[in-house]
Amino acid sequence: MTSPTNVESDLGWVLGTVTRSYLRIAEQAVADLPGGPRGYHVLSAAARGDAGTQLALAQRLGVDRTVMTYLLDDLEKAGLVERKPDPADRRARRVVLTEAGNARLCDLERRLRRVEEHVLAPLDPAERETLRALLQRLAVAIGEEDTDACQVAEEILEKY
Amino acid sequence: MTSPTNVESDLGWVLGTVTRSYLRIAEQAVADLPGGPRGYHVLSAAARGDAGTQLALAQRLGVDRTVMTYLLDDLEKAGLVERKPDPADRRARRVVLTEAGNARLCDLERRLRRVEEHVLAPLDPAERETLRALLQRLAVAIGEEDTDACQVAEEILEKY
DNA sequence: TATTGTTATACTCTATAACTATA
DNA sequence: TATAGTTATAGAGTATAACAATA
Repeated sequence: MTSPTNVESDLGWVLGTVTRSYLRIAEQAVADLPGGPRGYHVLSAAARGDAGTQLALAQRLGVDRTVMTYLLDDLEKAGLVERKPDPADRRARRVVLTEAGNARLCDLERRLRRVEEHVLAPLDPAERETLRALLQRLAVAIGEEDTDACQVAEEILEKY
Repeated sequence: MTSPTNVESDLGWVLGTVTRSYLRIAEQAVADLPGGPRGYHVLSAAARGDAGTQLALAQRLGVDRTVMTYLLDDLEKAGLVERKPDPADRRARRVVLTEAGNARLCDLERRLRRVEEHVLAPLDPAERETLRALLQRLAVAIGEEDTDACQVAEEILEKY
C-alpha cells in the first residue's frame, strides 16, 4: 500500500467541498432568477456600470456570446435589464438595469449574504475574517496574474 | 445608485475565483486521464479501499450510476482499474486499482500538489497553513452536516 | 475586411427508461 | 418485489457556423 495522501488535507477537496456547499444553497437563492447564478452576475456587473457591451460581459463571465444572447433575452423578458444602443458603436448594445432589476439585485445580495453566514458558521468571527482576508488576497492576486492556464500548467507539470 | 456590495468582499466571488483558478490548472494535470478530475477521484477512492461497489462510488462522487458505468469502462480500458465480482453479492462489482493505476495515482498526486503550491504561492507559509486549516475545518463541518440543501435553504432564505 | 449581435444547427454531457442478472 | 449494473434514448446546456448590420 503506497499510502496515498489523506483527502482532507487535499486543497482541491476542501476548496471543492466548501465551494459546492456554498453553491448548492446559493443556487436556490437565485433559483427563480432567469439564468440562475449567471443571471445574478449579469445584474451585478450591470449595476456597477462596468457591464459594457454584451460581448465584454460574456467574456467577463467566461461564456460564449451566443449564450449571452439567450441569457439577456430571458432577463429582459423578466423586466430586469434592458438593451440600450451604444451611442459610440451602433453594432453594440449596452446592458443596463431596470428599476425592478436593481431592487431584485439588492434582495439577492441580502439572501446571498445569509448563505455566506451559514457556510462560515462553524468558524468564530475572528476566524471568518481571517479566512475572508486570505481568500480575498488570493483571488486578487489571481486576478492580476497573466492567466494563460496552458503556459502555467506546462511550467508546473512534468509529463507522466 | 444603491451601492451594491463590492465584489471582492463577496465570499461567492472569492471562493469561485480561487476554486476556478485551481481547477483550471488541475484539469490540465488530469487532462490525459479518462474522466479527468472525476477519474482521479475514482482512483483515489479505490486506492483507499473505500470505493466499494459502483453504486456507492457513484453516490460518493455525486453522479448517476449510468455515468459511473461509462467512466469505469474508460478507466478499465486504460488499464487503471478492474471490476472484481463482489463475493458477498453477485450483482455488484468492486472497483480495485491495478498496479498501473496505483502508479498513475501517485504521479497525479505529485502533480496536484504542485498545482496547490502554485495557487497558494501569494501567501507566506504560515498563512497557507492557516488557510488550509480553516478550509479544512469548514469542509469537515460541512461533511458532518445533515445535508438537506432544500431544507437549509428554506430556513435561510425569505421569499422575494 | 473585421466585429457585434442574432439565429439555426450540431455536439457533449447527463439523466431517464427499459433490460438482464441476481437478491 | 427490489437492487446492481448495462444499454439505448432523450433531454439540457453549450459551442460552431452562417447571417445581418455596422465599423
